[in-house]
Amino acid sequence: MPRGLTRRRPETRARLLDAALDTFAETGFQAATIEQICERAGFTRGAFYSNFANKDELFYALFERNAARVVERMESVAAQVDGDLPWSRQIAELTSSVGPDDRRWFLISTEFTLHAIRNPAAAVVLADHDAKLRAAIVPILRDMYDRAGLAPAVELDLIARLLIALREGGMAQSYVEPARFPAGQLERIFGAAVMRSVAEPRP
Amino acid sequence: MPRGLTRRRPETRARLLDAALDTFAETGFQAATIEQICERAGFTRGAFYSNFANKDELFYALFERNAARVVERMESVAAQVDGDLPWSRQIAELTSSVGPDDRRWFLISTEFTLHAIRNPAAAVVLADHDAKLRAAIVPILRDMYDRAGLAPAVELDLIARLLIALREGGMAQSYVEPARFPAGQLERIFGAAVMRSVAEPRP
DNA sequence: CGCATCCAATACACCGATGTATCCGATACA
DNA sequence: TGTATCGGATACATCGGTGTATTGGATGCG
Repeated sequence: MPRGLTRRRPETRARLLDAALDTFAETGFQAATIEQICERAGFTRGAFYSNFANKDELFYALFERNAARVVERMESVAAQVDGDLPWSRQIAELTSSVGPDDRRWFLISTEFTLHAIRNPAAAVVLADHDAKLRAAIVPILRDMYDRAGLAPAVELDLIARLLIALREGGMAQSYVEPARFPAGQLERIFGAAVMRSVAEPRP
Repeated sequence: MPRGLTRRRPETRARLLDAALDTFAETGFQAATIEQICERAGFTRGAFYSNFANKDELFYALFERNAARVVERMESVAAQVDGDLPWSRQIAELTSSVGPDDRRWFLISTEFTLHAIRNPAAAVVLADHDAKLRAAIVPILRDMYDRAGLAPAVELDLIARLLIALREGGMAQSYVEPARFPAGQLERIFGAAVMRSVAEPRP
């Protein structure tokens, strides 16, 4: 559908993606209608079909755009974190800076995960993104252990997986009970402890 | 809607719920059609509307039935776990026995979580279930610390939250990359370590 | 400034899912 | 065994979303 390329096309694509982010977060991917999204973006369905083949393609595009942003953010944070802070603070900074309070992104990426579990093609996309994210985290962890004069007892990639699981699992609980269980609690309390628990003196 | 009550009604309800479990897991809740579910259960839509008001109500009923099963299972496991095993083994038994490999339940409960985050009424249902599940886990943890002559440095409920987050977050990664990252990995490697990391000598 | 291409708006045809109203066989109970 | 209620099947009306074909205005380019 998109053939040549003129200036405003990328802009309307961006506006459609922004609208999709809000709409999917509110309604869920499957229940969201194309018309809802267009309305929010200030277009009609004509604009949509001129930019995407169908709702699925939009979903992929949205995921990939925002997933890339998350990785970029993580990479830029890597440079800024103060290595002299206690581990628990460093971890808190890492996790909190990824998405300050991005409920919407949590909802959408989780829904994309479900989609990926059912759909091998999407699984590849998601696994690829996850790998990039861990690749951005690993050097930070390495640095933390180094500065502390410790060595990790398991692969750093696995520790990155752990921190991600902790965060995602914790967010789910937090968003269900925002009052009783504020976001970031788990990482803050257990993140550093678990890192220490798999460390040994450096050779 | 169900008024009086005769023998086969609960049976057809059960068959519909079973069919819904499979169908929601395959297709997702929102995309699943009532007719799909009825077909799989061997009924027509007439049977459905005689038992449920709409798809949402079915979803709630399904979640509540299976969530209750999970809690029962956890409670029965609590009695059977061998307290002399090393912690990592005990935790492995706990988590593995909840659902041997229940992809379907993971998909559905995750989708219900998303629903709950958007919908306060569902959030109450989910929070209630989560609390029951943790209540089943806590005495097991207490026993583990006691036998080891240790005392937890944070509330046991919080440690239960941690283990649940670890499991759910880990399952998401595992189901996306079943070959590269087998299920149960995270709990097995980190579960005991983190429990020890928040333990102190008993007074 | 004029022409060609691009892009979003409009209009239309189609389909599939929902929910309700009705019917008839099955089941409980006296 | 007769009868009243229950439970699932059938038939129908309706609605909302999708995707395509076409139009007209905007934009880039010589």
